[in-house]
Amino acid sequence: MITPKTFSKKLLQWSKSNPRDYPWIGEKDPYKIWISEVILQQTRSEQGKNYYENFIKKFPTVRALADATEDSILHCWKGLGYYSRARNLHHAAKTILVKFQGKFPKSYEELLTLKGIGEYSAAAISSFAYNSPKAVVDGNVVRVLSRMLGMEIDFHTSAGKLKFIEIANSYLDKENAGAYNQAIMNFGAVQCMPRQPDCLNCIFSQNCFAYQNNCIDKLPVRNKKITLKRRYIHYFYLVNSKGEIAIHQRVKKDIWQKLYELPAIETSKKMEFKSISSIEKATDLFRFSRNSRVENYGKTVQKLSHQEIHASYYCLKTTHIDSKIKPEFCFVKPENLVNFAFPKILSTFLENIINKK
DNA sequence: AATCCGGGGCT
DNA sequence: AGCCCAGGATT
Repeated sequence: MITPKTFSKKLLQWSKSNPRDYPWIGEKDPYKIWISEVILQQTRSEQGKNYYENFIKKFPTVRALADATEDSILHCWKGLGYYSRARNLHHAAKTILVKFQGKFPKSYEELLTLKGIGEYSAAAISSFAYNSPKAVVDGNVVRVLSRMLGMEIDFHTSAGKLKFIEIANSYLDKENAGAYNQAIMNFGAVQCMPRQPDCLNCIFSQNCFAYQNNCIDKLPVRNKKITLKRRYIHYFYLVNSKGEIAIHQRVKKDIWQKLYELPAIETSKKMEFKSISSIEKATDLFRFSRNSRVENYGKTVQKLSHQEIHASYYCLKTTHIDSKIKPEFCFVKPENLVNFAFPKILSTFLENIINKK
């Protein structure tokens, strides 16, 4: 594991040879640093650049900002998103005038009391402006440390946040807090990017846990709950007068692409088809004679990474469907079904059906 | 601890 | 279509 001292030395060295050109680089006015930090919250530098320059031009000081109307501040923020940031800036500017007598707060703790300034921004402003030994922890830092040290901790939890702040501070170069904080974030943005980081040209590749263990794309870990999509697929076991089964190849860009399936109707909500007419209402793929009957053959659920497939099986007893089913379907003899690739959700069902016969 | 806030860039 | 971004406030 790389020592904090070595890490900082190499990082600051890297920073010198990889300068970034943005209007807030090297800025020492805490007011301007503050504005830049808030603009850059969840916002890419390239996107925030012009907003920063316009904002500083229009509101060059804390007093100018405090005296402005909320409308004029929001107008300056138009199109940037997260508009509470603009309203909080206004609120905090007035706080600075009243509670801090117009003097910009210097300490991490004082900065935290301002609306719109959280742990990250307080650390950033106090270290950039005053070289206070507080480590910033943003998405870049989480990513760099996760990969370098192999930290399998989810930052988006209370405990994970504490752990990352602790580790980040243990690696912080306290003599050069501002430069170090700048450097590690730049490094994350330019070299150790979320996707396809430039490991081949990375000065830390020999020290990097993720690179050495080939798990760059696994770190940082995020246990973010994926929004589960529920799908309801109704499969119809259709037999024609020759005793053949209707099947169909899935061609859409979707799960089970190029696999075969029974004639199906997908619904987004849970339901059950109880009559021929309800089926014909839901699809134009097949039509049935009036004496047909539908019979429920049970159901099953399959969980995929992002989806939950609820399958219902129906058997259609009918006499004349041959000419009333669309040509993308074909009919195969039951004994030939094994020659086609069905998803598991269907192959299990088909095996049961055939074995019962 | 989970949810919301927003627009843009990327694969 | 999802994931991510120099996060923080609210519930």
